[in-house]
Amino acid sequence: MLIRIDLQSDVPLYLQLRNELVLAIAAGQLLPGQKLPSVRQLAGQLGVNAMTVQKSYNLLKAQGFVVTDRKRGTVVSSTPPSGQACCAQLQDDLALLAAQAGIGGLSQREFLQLCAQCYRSITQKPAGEGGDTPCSS
Amino acid sequence: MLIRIDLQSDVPLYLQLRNELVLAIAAGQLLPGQKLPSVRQLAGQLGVNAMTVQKSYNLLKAQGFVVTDRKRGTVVSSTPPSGQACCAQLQDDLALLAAQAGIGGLSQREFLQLCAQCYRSITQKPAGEGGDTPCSS
Amino acid sequence: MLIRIDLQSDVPLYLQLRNELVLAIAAGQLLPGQKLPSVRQLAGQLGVNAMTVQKSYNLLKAQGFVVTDRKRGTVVSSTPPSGQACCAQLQDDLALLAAQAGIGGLSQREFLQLCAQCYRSITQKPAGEGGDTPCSS
Amino acid sequence: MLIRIDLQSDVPLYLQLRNELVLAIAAGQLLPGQKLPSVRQLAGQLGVNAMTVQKSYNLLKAQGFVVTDRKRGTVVSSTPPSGQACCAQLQDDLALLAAQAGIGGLSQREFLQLCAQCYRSITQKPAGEGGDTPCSS
DNA sequence: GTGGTCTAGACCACG
DNA sequence: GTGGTCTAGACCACA
Repeated sequence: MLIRIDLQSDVPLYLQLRNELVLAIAAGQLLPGQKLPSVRQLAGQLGVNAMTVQKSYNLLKAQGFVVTDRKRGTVVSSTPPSGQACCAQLQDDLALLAAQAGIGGLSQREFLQLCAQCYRSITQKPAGEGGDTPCSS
Repeated sequence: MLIRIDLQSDVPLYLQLRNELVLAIAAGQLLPGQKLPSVRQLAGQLGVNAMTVQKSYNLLKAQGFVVTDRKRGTVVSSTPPSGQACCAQLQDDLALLAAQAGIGGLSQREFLQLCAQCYRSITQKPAGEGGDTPCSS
Repeated sequence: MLIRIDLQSDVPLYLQLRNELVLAIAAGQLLPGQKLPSVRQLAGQLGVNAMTVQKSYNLLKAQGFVVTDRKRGTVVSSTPPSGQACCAQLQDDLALLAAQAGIGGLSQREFLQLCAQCYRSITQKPAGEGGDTPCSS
Repeated sequence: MLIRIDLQSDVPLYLQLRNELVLAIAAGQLLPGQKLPSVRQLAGQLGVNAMTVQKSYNLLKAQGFVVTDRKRGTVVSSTPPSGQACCAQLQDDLALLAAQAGIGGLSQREFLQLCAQCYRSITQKPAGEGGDTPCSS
């Protein structure tokens, strides 16, 4: 599992890490029930502080993406947060992106193509990067 | 123009304001060339610090949504940032949302329905809220 | 005797086990003088480490709920810790729960109903779960 | 507002602090909408690390007892977590206490007296400690 | 001045 | 070896 974080980004490290892990779960690189790397292990691998990684794990736990099993450590939840439940939040975020796309001149059709492409690229990315040519509208 | 900010949100006020303004522009409530309220006026109306509003305006300017006209103050840009240009950022954000939707059990079809709904609700929201029943998959 | 532990709880396993055993004693499922299962047996049955069970037994012994009999192993104490003695601790714990109930809008009457219900459900639970409808205030 | 923490206790500092604050809210020493001391201020006053205090605040926030207002800092929530909602958890905790009381020889009547006393002492403690003689059954 | 983030290192509880 | 707790001190974002 390859995780990249950008020390220069204005997005907090723990959030970057959280996002990367969400992507990994969605991509099937981390299957339900599968164990995540230990806090220390991942911290060492990424060169960040253990507490930063722990904060990411805590956030993922609070959001229902992972659970901490007392015997096995942190594992991917088998009962992920329902998309229906998060719908309101999802909609607000999507609305903002749609607005920016609309201002940028993207028609609804183009925007939906982009959305479809993103959905596909997420759920079907086993490992390798690249391949698709985004924004080839 | 109705702008709502939530003092208890985890999103910074200046970002909330920036987002609301982007939505207003996309909705056509603020047309290209149209003048935004003055910093002080908006600050007073919203009950926030003028520096906060200023920061939002600066961000919008840096992102190309508005321009500063010597005579008229801050006006909506007539040459908005191209959706193509922002594509990379847009894609990353969309990917994360798509991932969460996927984990939440939403199929691509359901996700796209949600996206379409958001796009429509943005560009066709002149004023009134409500009407649609989101997440009625 | 049915003991359930939750590997995903934030309560340590040994404490969960201790609590379950206390409940079993209160319910009369384990009578004074009666022998508890051996550490290894219970560990095997629950699928936890023997040291974890041992820790629970040690805790129960330290708290006076059980005693170690040279011949028979661990047995339920015939001289249980007096409610009077534990009163201070009991009160502190109750106070915290009462506080949360009060903040949550429960009147004293409702809170006492809940307490009564809990007391009854404990001492009268021979085996089967369910039946009562809690919080039907 | 007087807050005492015990460095020798096996209860984590952040939890002790959280509990003390819950008691203070229930006692009306902290009214809805009222501002809590700043993280640094309280940390300095208690002689603990700021992150420890912050952890308490975050926990209280996650549990709905307080909210962080972007203009005013951390304030007591005006929409506290419903006692009904937390009922299941409350019941489990109460059941364990009831069990210990039962084992200790307290009758239901005595237990309820204790509960009533705790409820009263919480909601009616303006400042001074002492006065009641607990366990005077 | 507020809370939020991050670090480096330590100790402990748990299993 | 795991996650959880705590510290002392630093820097930044926010208002």
